[in-house]
Amino acid sequence: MTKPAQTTLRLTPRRQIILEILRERGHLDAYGLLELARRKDPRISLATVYRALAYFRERNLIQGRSFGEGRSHFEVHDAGTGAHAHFVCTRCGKVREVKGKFIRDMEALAQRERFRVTGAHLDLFGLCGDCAAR
Amino acid sequence: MTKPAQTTLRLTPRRQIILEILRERGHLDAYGLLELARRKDPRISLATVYRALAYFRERNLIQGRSFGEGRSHFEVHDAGTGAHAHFVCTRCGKVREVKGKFIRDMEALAQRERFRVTGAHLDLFGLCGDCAAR
DNA sequence: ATGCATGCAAATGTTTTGCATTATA
DNA sequence: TATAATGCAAAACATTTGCATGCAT
Repeated sequence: MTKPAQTTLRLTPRRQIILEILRERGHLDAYGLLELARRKDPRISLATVYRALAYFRERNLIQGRSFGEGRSHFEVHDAGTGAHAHFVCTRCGKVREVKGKFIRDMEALAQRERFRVTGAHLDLFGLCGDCAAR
Repeated sequence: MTKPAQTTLRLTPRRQIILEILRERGHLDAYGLLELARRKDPRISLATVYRALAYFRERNLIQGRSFGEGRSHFEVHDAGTGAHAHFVCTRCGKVREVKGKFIRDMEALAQRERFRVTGAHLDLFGLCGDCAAR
């Protein structure tokens, strides 16, 4: 965390594949990513997936996170603020992305707290429509 | 995720120690927890820490999460809504807890989205006061 | 030629588990 | 006494890395 974020971006064919999948599908873990990537290029290895993820993360293109299930999932930052929101169903585990404008309000609060915000992430836990029905 | 959350709560001496530390300090990883727990009872093992964490998580007393650094950290849910907020410094990695009322606004949004919210978690990424100063 | 990118397999670090033992209802 | 909790060491995963090879500049 001492080095500044890298600026150059070398998009090799495999990195392109990985980034494209991430843009289309969002919040995937490394293995899911590998599986999808192999449909486009069967020779991609898990190591390449992880290295590409690290590469993108260093350059602030993506972000990794987990809700405590043991593995990380990854997703691209939003173009603008990097703001992001999730609905996480605590019953079936489904994760759905939601975008909202309300994040600005929190940025205001953050400023008051002497915290320069570069991105925000909101997780709402509860029951999705399907699970709430039961 | 198919079973309903457990309701009985057996608080053994070691579980008490672990929960107490979590209440006092919040967002600790398993090893940090082990270290602190051993000051109160040097014979506690790592397995017990992990088992206690799983036990509390099943009963919705705590929550595990990670920001992609490879290990999970754990924290107790808030008594009321389970709402929680973090400031995560992207430079030094420091995590600070913040509580806010604005979370209600998002709950309103969630209802519109057919999502019954039981808890919310907001992460704001950026630079903490110290790091922003440099 | 040189510097990355990559695959493979080995190494790491975290989290989980099997089994024997101990504590508790 | 029966059930659940615990320690220890082994196992299981997810993630990272070393090394040899290949690709691109």
